[in-house]
Amino acid sequence: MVKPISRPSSQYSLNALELLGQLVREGRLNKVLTTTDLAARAGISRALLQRIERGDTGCSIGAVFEVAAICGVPLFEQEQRQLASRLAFQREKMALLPKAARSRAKGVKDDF
Amino acid sequence: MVKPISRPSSQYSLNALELLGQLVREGRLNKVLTTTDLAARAGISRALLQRIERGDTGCSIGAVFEVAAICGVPLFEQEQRQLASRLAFQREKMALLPKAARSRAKGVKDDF
DNA sequence: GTCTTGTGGTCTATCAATGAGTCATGGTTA
DNA sequence: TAACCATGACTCATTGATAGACCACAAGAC
Repeated sequence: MVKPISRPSSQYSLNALELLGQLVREGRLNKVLTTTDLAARAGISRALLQRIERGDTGCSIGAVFEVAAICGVPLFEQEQRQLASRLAFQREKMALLPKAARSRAKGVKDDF
Repeated sequence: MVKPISRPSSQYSLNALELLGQLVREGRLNKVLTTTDLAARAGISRALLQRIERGDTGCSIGAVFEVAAICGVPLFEQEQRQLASRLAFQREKMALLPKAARSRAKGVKDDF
């Protein structure tokens, strides 16, 4: 009776989500942390941590990333320093892009 | 009466979140998609897409990953094929880990 | 220049996610 | 082996996120 999710997700994002959950779990076990301990450290409930490790699509990304960070799962860059500089670089890069996508696009297929 | 957020987040996860949002935006502009179009394609509202691009911590990770996938932002592996096989490998790896973390850990600092 | 339109911002009602609690199972240690 | 405890799964109340509208502004087209 648990109304499923009702939000369509591609297989790609589902796989990525499950992988992230597994990596979190792996990191947690490597640090020999119980779900209770890790949840407390991340400031979330144990139930939420379980959903994260299961790859639930409904968890808030803030909670997931926080847990991942604590477990040592590399989000983009392993080090905070590198991540910060990459973010700064990306910010500058964004400034060079057009601010808006003009509507000439309908069935755009420039994916590749 | 907007009770702020009240969920602490590390700088690392905040940066990762903002970077992800920027990458989504970059991918969207590269594909010349409007926020309205992308939101519709991802099955979310435009307001949510805006929060995602802004790096809001409260968005559901399912929505964020879905949008990222559509925009071509590599989550772990660029290709779905590679991601799936990595997930399969990770699953096997998990089977070899201890199922539970015994509580001998209190102030575990094996981070390093 | 004007006009069109994509975007950011805000607000509110609705509904799903979260936290807290419980129970059953099974892994882990003594 | 037995006892303990970490885990998974579930329910329920409450909080928070989401959708959908609005407006104002700015960017690009003409």
